[in-house]
Amino acid sequence: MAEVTLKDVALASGCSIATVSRVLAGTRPVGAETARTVRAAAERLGYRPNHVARALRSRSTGTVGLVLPQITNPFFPTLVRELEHALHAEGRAVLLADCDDDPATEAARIGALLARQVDALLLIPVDERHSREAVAAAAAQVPLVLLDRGCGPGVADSVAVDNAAGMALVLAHLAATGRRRPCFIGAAGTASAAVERRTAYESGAAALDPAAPGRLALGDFSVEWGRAAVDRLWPARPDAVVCANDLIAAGALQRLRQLGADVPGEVAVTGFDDIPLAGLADPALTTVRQPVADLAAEAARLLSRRRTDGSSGPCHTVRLAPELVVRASSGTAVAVAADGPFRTS
Amino acid sequence: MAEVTLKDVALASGCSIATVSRVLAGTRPVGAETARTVRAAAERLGYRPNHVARALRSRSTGTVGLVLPQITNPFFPTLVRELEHALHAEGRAVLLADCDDDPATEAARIGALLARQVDALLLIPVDERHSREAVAAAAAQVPLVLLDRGCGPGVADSVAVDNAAGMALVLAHLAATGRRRPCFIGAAGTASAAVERRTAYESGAAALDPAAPGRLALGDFSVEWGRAAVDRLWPARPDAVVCANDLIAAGALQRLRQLGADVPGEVAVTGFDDIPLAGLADPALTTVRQPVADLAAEAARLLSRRRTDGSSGPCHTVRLAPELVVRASSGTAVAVAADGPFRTS
DNA sequence: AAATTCTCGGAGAACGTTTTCCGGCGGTAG
DNA sequence: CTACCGCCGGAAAACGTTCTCCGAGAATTT
Repeated sequence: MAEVTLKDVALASGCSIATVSRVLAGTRPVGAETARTVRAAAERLGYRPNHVARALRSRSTGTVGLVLPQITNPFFPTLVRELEHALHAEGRAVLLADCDDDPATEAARIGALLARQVDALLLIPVDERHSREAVAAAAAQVPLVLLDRGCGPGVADSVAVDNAAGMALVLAHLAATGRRRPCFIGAAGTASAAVERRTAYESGAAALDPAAPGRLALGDFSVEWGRAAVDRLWPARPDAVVCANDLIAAGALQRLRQLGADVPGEVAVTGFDDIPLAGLADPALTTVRQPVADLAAEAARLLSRRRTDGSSGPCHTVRLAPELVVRASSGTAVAVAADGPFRTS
Repeated sequence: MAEVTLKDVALASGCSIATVSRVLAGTRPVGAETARTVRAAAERLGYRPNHVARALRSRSTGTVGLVLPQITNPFFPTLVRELEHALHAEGRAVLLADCDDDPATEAARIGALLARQVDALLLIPVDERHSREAVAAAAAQVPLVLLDRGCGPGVADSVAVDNAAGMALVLAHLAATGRRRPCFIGAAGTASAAVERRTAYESGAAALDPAAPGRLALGDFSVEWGRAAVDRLWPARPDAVVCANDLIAAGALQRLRQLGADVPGEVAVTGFDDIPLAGLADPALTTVRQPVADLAAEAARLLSRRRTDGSSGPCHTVRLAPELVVRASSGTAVAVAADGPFRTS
């Protein structure tokens, strides 16, 4: 049926297998007349090259492994989509691996992908520390680009958003709209996004209020934690709740509303990532948009560079600038009687 | 480095390539002593089988293509996750293809996957009609299972939730909680989920109110449409807004709140799918949960059955029972003065 | 005109498996 | 003792490419 091979085309066109391969792959110049004959025969028989055989011989599968902690994390789908498009545009296929947020399965998945001879790996590490070993081992075998989160210095190429810049945008916006008592709900742990966003808050918030860097609560990147953290921080009556990601912000928003707080009049809430949920929250969430398409394009670029330059060079780390998306949750503040004379324009 | 082949193991263990292959693959019984020697040598050298060569010879790549309309559709990530796990558990890898909701790219992606000799395809069709041709062609070449949405009768095996049953659960719940004037916001078009949910509403709602089947608005499966549809239906003062999916419901909820409607007191809102957003909406959304893990398991089962039974048998269609998740958005109704004497227990 | 290069095509060796076929060896039956 | 069968192991043929040689003829140089 669909079993047309080079041999068949060769037979039908009256020349050798080698010639057919050369014509179809364009590997080496071939007489114009012969080329036409071959192409005609191939077309007529409906020849489809066998990628497996090609991969075996040329030691390249044209396949990239994409490993991520949890596809259900709402930030990832758009990233996956962009990556898939970028890679498909280069004629590469994407082998997907979901790690269940567990470093052990992550290591297993990486191993499985390497066994399938992927040409390269795109990887969002589960954990800065616990992923390190497996990632380093993999990076020694194929080009590997880390996405969104780092994994220790010098392990592999990496591309991520500039978290510090994003947090700075948020704080500048809050300052410009008259907020003076920010607090921060972040994530504990050593994950690079957690650390960078946290420290950026600490160093940036001091400009608004010397006490601000101290007003923070650290948990994880979940809605539940956002809710819980509000209970801890709200008694101090901040006029802005800066959250380390949108999920936390969604939880915070929910809890604040339950507590009867007026958002954004009494207190502003901001997120990070601009997941689809952000625009749907009520009030819609002011947040920092990651340049997802650029991240994907840059990752693809790093991969092909690694392929040509050889895998030995120094590690490149790319940081892309985020964009502030102002929505209702940080809108006009009302004058607050109790804690200070602040109001907005 | 990682270039240990069967030949090396054969050399190191002093027997032939064939024997090594047999021991490691367990294809044929082999002397106990020899087997031990071979296994030891393989272990010592760190032999990793080459999947590409294996695929070439055995005409099976151990790879399944997963084609979906848009990974960013919030219902898909959890499904993808379950499918990935189910397939990985069988030792198969998942080749992901995102179609951008476009039948043309869908056809292209299917072609690319077939060219890469996937063993089978898991496919969520973009469109009932426009996907038909490409799907049928693909189904002729490899085992293919349709997921979530159908694609015309007799085209391929398919597994989906029982949409009619889900809608019936919703209507029964609304009836039980005293709602008597439901309306429906659905999606136009021929997609099976759209049609089934719509007709299930039409036939089920008549029991509550003879006029109910007529109160419906059809658009697409988006938040925007949910918002817009409320503007059309709200003037009729329904006491329940039944939505064809959670995105529509989220939009409806948002708009109803803007209009000052009391949910759930004055009007209940229900969704379908139970995407993560549903639990986060305010009020939390009553919806129909799809048995995602079961869908994935069933799809995997159908695939392996196709593989063994040969690809010629009749098409199996599996429908799984959904589950009603009652949350705040359909909670206790208040007595409504205007339109009737209805109240709840 | 002879020598050299250039161009185009073919034969065949890889790539790393799986699998078919075959041969030797021990045991059992005739 | 011979014949046959079952078991285990090896040699080698696939699988469908790509790519390296090689050679024959044409084109170019000396």
